[in-house]
Amino acid sequence: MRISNMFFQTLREVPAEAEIASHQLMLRSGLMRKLASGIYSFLPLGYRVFRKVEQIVREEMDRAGAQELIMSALLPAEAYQASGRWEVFGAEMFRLKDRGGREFCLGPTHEEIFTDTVKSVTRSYRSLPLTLYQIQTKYRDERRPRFGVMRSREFVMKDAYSFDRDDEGLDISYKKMYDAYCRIFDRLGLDYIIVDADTGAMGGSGSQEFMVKSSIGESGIAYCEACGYAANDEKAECIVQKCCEGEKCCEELSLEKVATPDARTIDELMDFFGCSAREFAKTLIYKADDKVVAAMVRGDRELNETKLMNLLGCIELEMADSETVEKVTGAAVGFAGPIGLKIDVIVDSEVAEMKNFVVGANETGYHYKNVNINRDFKATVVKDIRTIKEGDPCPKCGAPVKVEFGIEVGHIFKLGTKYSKALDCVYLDENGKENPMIMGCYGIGINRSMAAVIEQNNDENGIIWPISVAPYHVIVIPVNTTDSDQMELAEKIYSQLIASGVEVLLDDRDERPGVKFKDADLIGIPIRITVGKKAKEGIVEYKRRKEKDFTATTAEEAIEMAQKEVREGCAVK
RNA sequence: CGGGGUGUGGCUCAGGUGGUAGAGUGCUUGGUUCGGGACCAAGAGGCCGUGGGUUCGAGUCCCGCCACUCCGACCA
Repeated sequence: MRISNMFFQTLREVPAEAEIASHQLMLRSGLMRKLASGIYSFLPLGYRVFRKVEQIVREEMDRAGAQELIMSALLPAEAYQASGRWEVFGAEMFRLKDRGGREFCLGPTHEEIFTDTVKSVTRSYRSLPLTLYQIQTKYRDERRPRFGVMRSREFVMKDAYSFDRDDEGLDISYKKMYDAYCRIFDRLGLDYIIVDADTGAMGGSGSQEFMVKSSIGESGIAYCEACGYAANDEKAECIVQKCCEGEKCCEELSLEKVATPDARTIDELMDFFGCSAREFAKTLIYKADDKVVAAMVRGDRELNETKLMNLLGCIELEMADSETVEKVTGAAVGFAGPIGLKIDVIVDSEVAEMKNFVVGANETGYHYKNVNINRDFKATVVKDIRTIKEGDPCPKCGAPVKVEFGIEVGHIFKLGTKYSKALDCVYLDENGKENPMIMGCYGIGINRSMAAVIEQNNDENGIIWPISVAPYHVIVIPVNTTDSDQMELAEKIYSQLIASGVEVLLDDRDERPGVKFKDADLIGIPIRITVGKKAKEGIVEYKRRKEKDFTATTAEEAIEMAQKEVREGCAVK
């Protein structure tokens, strides 16, 4: 491609709307343009990368034995009504009606439609196992689209669904997808970590997420360097450390009510009592569906709403409003405690080990001190409902865990029979008996993966594409387009590389060299061949985007080096 | 959904107390330049988000709406 003909534009300044590196760079380098909040158009340069990511995913899915098909994005409501998700998705689903008033949605994910389709085609155990996939546009009306294409309202997802006779079969299908995902993210040049994930209140026997470590990630990852344990922080199990081994602490002191007129937050209470947050227990009032419950965690802890939801088996969970809190506790917000509460009290397992701690007295302006569980109040349930923190013991080996943030680029999930039962997707076994198929589902965000590659591969000058997904492998820059020696040599290199299957840009614009270098760096082409003053002797400069220095070499050598590098960069191991 | 911010040329942004719309950058043309976003000159390009109000007169003041964005809540 000659740049003089290419539909693209680079921006010198960072568009005000972009906060993170990948978003800024995607806009500045002209890969894409925003159409509306969370909705983007890809321009030619960006679409080339997009298609390469897609293609890598496709190749690995095919290699794993999955079969590609494509379904509509515009979907009738019935299957979603049958699974119950027509309601569950709520406002996140884009809904519309046809001229006859029939309800449709723009598909947010396709479990129901795949299940329904398989059900109507496959009836025999002989046809199983089966894994189908598509690379298709999804729509979710996110409450808060963010970070460009990282969290957008329209995005392309590779979604795969496996159908097996039994759990052993599912394990095999799942493992194939797991391996395929590793190959995909390796080929994309991503530094990722695989973590155990929450399977939600609806069950399912296992789930893992592929996370790209990044400070802008929205999911917390807890991992252990000692034993390799890694889990989403919603999922990571917390184990109890005894509060202390000292005798004084373990002796139960007598309960005391203390006037704490202006102290209602943990910080204020710490000042008032002059002790650390570890000596308090927070009592949080929650609305779980239509039920009001209390949940207790230590003062320096965060309650893990996912764990609490799973424990309660509820669909919706939110902090109770102040009116409800006052009604249930009989006190203003900030003075809730477990003693005398009429509602269920879910106690974090760590709190159950505490002695002589401080809680609200359910009376405005008062707290209790020297509180002890069982003596002063009873827990409805004692369970791990807190979020793991850096330095907490690893649930596997006990070594201190680390906590970092990650971008979820892939998710694999053992669904079990949730959808096959709801939609009556069954097969006949050897005995002529009907059984529900055992399903798995597997997703990769194409746009998000692309953004994640940029997030991990950039510097102050722009993007640094890995060869495997670069929009072009090589950019040839004649320094002076009016110099016929330079132009002739550049054209020669350009056409020879193209002839050997290398994807090449020729910057034939009549621009100053600085402009061309800046653009080449910004759009991140991995290999740059500069044809300058020594063109007459056939000498050019060979420079890699990720390295600082170039080497002077003959044009022939440069061509060979580029061909070799591209071959290796695209090689599939 | 709650709270904050911003809407002026493709992009980044100026436009006290109301008086005919600006800069930089990008774009076009000509010239001088030519190895890391050159310089000079001449141009093109704006329902100042939108609807209403106040006023002789509104980019500017008042009210409504919309969009974008940040923080929070939420997130199969």
